[in-house]
Amino acid sequence: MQTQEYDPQLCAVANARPALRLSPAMPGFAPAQTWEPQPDAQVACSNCNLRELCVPAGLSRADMDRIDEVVGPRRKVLRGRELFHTGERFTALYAVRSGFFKTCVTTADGRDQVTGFQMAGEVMGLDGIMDTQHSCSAVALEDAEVCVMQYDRMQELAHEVSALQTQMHRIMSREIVREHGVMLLLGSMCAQERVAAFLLNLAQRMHARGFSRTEFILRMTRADLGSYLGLKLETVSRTFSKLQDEGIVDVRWRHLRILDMAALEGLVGRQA
Amino acid sequence: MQTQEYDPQLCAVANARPALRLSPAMPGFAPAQTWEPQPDAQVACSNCNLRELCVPAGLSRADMDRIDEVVGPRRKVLRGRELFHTGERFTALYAVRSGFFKTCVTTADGRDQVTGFQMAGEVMGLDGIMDTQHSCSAVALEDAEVCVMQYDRMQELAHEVSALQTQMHRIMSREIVREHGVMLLLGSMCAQERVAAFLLNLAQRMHARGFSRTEFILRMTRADLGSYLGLKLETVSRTFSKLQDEGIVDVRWRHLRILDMAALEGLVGRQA
DNA sequence: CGAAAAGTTGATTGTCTTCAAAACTGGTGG
DNA sequence: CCACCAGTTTTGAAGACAATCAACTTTTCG
Repeated sequence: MQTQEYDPQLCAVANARPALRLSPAMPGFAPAQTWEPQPDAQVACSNCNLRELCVPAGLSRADMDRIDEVVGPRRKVLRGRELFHTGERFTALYAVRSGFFKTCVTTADGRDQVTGFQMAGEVMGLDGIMDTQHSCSAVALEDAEVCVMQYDRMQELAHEVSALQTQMHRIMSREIVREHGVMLLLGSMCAQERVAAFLLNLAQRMHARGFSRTEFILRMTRADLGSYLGLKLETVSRTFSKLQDEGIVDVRWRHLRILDMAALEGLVGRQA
Repeated sequence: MQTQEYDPQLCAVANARPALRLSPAMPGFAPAQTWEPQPDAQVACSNCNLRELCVPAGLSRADMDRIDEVVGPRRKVLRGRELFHTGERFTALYAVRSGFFKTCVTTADGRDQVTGFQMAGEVMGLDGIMDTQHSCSAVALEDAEVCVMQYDRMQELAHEVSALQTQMHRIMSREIVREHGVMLLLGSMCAQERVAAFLLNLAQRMHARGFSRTEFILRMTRADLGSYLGLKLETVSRTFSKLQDEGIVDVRWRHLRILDMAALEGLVGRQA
């Protein structure tokens, strides 16, 4: 897959057609609420506009209906609040319904590392399966809503619906592959390549959700981004400024526009 | 869990009792052959001395017997040869029976990143589940033998034996958590901390297999280790020399002895 | 409106990389 | 069995890139 070569956060929606459009079509900077025309209505997986990107992807209509059994009530998470935190007992996986999250691991000595950013359709909490305890925390970077999937019920259902079992394996494998990409980024790329790879990945994921591929809002601070990319926030800021001087992007605060996609791709493809 | 704080390669054998001893007890530098008194005999999971570290961990005796159904004939891999490579069709997972492997991702432009080192009892190939194609390659760093587990048969069996389903989820989750640890290492530690964290992790894993915790052989080159740790081989070498000057370790070629475990732990626990 | 948070930019420092050469190890074939 | 050679490791010196420290600007939010 071509995209894997430069993707730091390897596409979390491997089999999403690029042409997928959510309805209604998003102008590009729609706030989270726009995702959900009917604010509090519970939407079944089979009716969810994220079904092609999320857990039910690839399941038959009948299987999808059964999945609704494990999806509990939605949970809202305000900006800055935690969905779960390190050490908390693991009981459920969470699919992002709207909004934007970061996950981070924290060490006893106060070191902190952002391990990923999650957007609509992506699953959080997989780290907790190992020993029924979350080993990272998830923080909403904007007001968000998640679908809560009780893990024990998922296991039961996966036992009956083998397509769900397959899909769970694929989701976990995808996360492993994504993290390989991040390791590649952290282990062998310079600052500019890291930022470029991140932007390309984010652009692709936005596009897969029907947003503009070239123009979007960065939901995280420079410090969060720096942590994820293994850089200090000043370096991230300087790198953005440099890319702007070179006419490759236009960055204004958190508003980002890619002006020269080819140049951005070129930055990641060639040796440092 | 205390160990998670400094483990780059988070313990791949989470529920192994530290006191686990393989029989016969290993003197510390036993070659791979020692693991297998009967060279070519097929050992069932239920009789395998690695069962507490590997896929059957935590399964009942009856379930373990059923697992033998999916474990095909062993496969030998000579030093330097690939078990599987990027792009190859994924059909099976592999459990290391003896020997030592590295896994690495490679990009079109020739960049290379070692994503992990695997030893007895650890599972390789999880990255291939996502799209039935391996996204990394596995190379034996010494003559090795693996148990081949056909994935489609594993899925069938997991459908019947729910304990196997649970265990597969745990193994994948463990890999995700391990990679979080590597991201923390690559994203926020200096060279000395990275090397120290790696040594502590390796020591722990050796110990879990009945080897000495303080004295072992490094099976990988400095270049491999550098790739894994996001450093150049010269930096790895210099860091070893520095740790040696400080009286913390004794390194001679690939033979390594930890002289001051507490000091090594201190290097990782405190802020850079 | 004012304070706090987030972001930018500059100067300097430090760590790691790069380039280079020498020393060591281990396997192979004479 | 020993010598040799390729691959690996060590060490040094110089240079590059990102981190650090610091000042200032802009935005956000109570």
